[in-house]
Amino acid sequence: MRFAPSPTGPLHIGGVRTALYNYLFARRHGGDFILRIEDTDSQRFVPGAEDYINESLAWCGIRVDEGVREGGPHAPYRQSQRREIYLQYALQLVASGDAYYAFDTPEELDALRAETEARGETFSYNYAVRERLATSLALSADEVAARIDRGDGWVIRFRMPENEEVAMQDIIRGEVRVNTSTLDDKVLYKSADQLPTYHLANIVDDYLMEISHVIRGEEWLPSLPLHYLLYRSFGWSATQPEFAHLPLLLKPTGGGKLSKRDGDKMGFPVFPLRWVAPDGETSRGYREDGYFPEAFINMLAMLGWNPGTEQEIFSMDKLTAAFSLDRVGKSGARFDPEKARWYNASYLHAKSDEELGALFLPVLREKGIDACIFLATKVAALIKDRATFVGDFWELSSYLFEMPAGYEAKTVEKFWKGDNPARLAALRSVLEGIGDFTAAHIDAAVHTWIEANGHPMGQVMNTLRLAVVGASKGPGMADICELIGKTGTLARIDRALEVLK
RNA sequence: GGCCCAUUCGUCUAUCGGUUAGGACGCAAGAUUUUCAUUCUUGAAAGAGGAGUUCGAUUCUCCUAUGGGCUACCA
Repeated sequence: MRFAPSPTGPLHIGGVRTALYNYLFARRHGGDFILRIEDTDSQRFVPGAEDYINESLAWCGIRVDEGVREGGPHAPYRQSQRREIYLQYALQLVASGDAYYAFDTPEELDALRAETEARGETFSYNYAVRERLATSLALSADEVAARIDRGDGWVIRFRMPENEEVAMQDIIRGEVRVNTSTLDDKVLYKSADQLPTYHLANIVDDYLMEISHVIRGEEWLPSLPLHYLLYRSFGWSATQPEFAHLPLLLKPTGGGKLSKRDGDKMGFPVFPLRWVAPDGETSRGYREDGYFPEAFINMLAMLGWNPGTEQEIFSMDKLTAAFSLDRVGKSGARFDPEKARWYNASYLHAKSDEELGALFLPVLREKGIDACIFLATKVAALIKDRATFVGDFWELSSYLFEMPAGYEAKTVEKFWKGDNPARLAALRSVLEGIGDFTAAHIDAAVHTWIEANGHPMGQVMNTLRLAVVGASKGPGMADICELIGKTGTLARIDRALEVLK
């Protein structure tokens, strides 16, 4: 299997899903997963994009068997470093008559296109025009040679057959048929940068790298007949890979496929990692937004694939064991940021307190809290059910470390009335009298006092909560008091008594 | 415009001719709880439309509609 991105920018989540499916399929069937960099477009190359791709896959837990960094028997894995390979294959097709030289300049083609469209027709570089234009099909062999020697720009185009039905097999869609007359003579190789186009490089490399299955986005389906024909022209049909074209990922609302702008507009990342473009423009990433890679991968895997059971949570190993192409859907999947959040929350809730404490500790330190791992773990245990991200922890627990800055008006209105302030003052003495200030003891003492005096539990506890937390939220009061400690708890009660009156 | 692909609750999806059309997210209600969450229970919510084929179509075929992709010397 291979994942073959083009380093023209950051990988977006659709690309990550394609990589993931390739990876899962390879692992499922004991194959190798190759990362090939398709940098045949010298114009659109973006510095940093290749590193970004590597880093993204690594963060996702997608391990590359062969690639630029890993090396391997099919090296090199960057197409720009394989450039000398492609020309001979292009020439082979010219020799066999399946391709030809074309000398049209881009300007001439633009003019031709404009002219045709002015007549209300659509221009197609195909059987209808190739023998009337400056091509090796129309020119004499001498003139072709002379033009090349002279240094004229040229490209090699595939000679698309006329009126032939190409029957193709797609693993996801079944048979697809296309008549070649609706297709055009695609450029395979360009002299300007001495590089092949996608189509040639892709077929040649998939052949040389012994790719058995190609899983790619649906946007490639229209090129499939060309690719079939290329395999046939090279005589490689018997060993050509099987194809599976994945449905596209769509915007959460409105029409069209997911794009970079959607994330910016709608407040969710479309990239796995933060991306800083060469011009300084930055786009947020799932990693920086606080998503766990396992949750991110799980969410992506379920976008277009399902196990056929009602299971929703899958580790990478479980995905590997369960994945199959025949359970990949045919229609585009709308991306749902809410579901992504739910996945993260599920993974977060399933993590151990120790692991979450370790993740929380640096956050506390950054806030200037002199906490240890035991405290961080204790706090994490208390609040994790309320969080979607580790990044929520501070907001959910800051009152454990700092005096409440103020008191929530609604809660004050609801509980700071009647006998409640007086009861709080009495409760203060009860708390002060507790020797071993642990949650169990606090609970016992408070409950005994409440029962002995016939106080309304809800009123007492919520008033205490108001005083200590400042709002109507958080874990059990005994746990909170223990964490804050006797001195701190009493200080907060005094403060509330004084401020609220 | 041409070619290709797709179409089940708002969203992701199950169903491989006969089902009370199932699950998940989100939403609503209830239970639990000292609050907020979590958790649990329940509820609302779907086969684009029209022709066929068939004893019977969400499922098969065709047409229409809608959505999407491609249509570069980009991938």
